[in-house]
Amino acid sequence: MSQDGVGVDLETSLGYLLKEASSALRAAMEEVLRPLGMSVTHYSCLELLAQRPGLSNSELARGAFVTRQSMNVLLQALEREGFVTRPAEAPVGKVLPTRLTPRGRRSLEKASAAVRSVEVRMLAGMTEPEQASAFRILQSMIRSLRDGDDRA
Amino acid sequence: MSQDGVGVDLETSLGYLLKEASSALRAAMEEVLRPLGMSVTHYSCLELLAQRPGLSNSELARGAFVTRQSMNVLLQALEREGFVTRPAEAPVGKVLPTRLTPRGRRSLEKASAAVRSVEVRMLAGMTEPEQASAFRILQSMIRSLRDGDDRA
DNA sequence: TCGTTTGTGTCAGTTTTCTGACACAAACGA
DNA sequence: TCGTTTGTGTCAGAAAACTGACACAAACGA
Repeated sequence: MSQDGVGVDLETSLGYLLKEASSALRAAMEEVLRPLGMSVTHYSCLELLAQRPGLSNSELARGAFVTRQSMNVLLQALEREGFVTRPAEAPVGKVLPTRLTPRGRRSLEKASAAVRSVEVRMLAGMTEPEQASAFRILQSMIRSLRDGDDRA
Repeated sequence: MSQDGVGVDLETSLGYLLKEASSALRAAMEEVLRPLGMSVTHYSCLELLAQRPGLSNSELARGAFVTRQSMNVLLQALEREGFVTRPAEAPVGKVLPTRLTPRGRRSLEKASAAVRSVEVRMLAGMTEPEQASAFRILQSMIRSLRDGDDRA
């Protein structure tokens, strides 16, 4: 059934391979983050805030690929533990811009280095042109998947 | 902090892009599977069984990137609903080989076609050599990530 | 051969994440 | 200008997935 063009051959499916790669990456990240007492979503949140200070809960959620409800749970914990701060009142509208505290920044430093080492390992054995090619290809996939999302 | 080589620049990170692509793929799959009343894990399980009949619970779990505990919950539901069968007693050892029922096979057919269409859409705009390149690159990433897993 | 390691199915409890819903604010277009 | 659409924070409950643990079977090596 799945050999004759209609189905999806797992052995040759780029979609399956993509999931496999993503899963391997996540596992590798979890492994290096666990000793630091940090989950992948936890790290993602801090990294996003370091690079784009003042992001709102909803924006962080999109950036970390979770729902805003989930991100809110995480943010409350991070706030309680003193890694991030949010104003008590929204400066404008309902949006609460979040920022890293010095403690959050310190905590992120080690994690960021650890994750960076994972990414370096992932890229080991790939030439510069191959990496550039990978970049273009993945972007193409994302664009194609999103384009067909609404229309069609 | 993350600009000077130690950190991870989200804009240029292949890891982030990989997660983004995987997330987009999952969302697209969920969208086409929802009308069929099927989740991605649900579908993955059936597809695995179609291509490799007799897979055990643990093997299915690995193939669908979840724990065997999670897969077991799913299998019980699928068995209850008549999509798969497992022998009451293990033919050898403790392993219970699972198989699709005709009903499971029928159910998979539509889902498989739907997922195939998503994959086709994802690959739209990519040339044949680019797809081959993507395949090699993703495999390289997986290998590199797994190699450093145990040693190092 | 036999001890160790690895793999498997399963029970129980917990955590994480999600869906649904609501009120409200900003952005946009007629 | 004002109605509609879109985005946001949040509450509550449900679903999905995970961790930890146990007994047992298979595979492997000394």
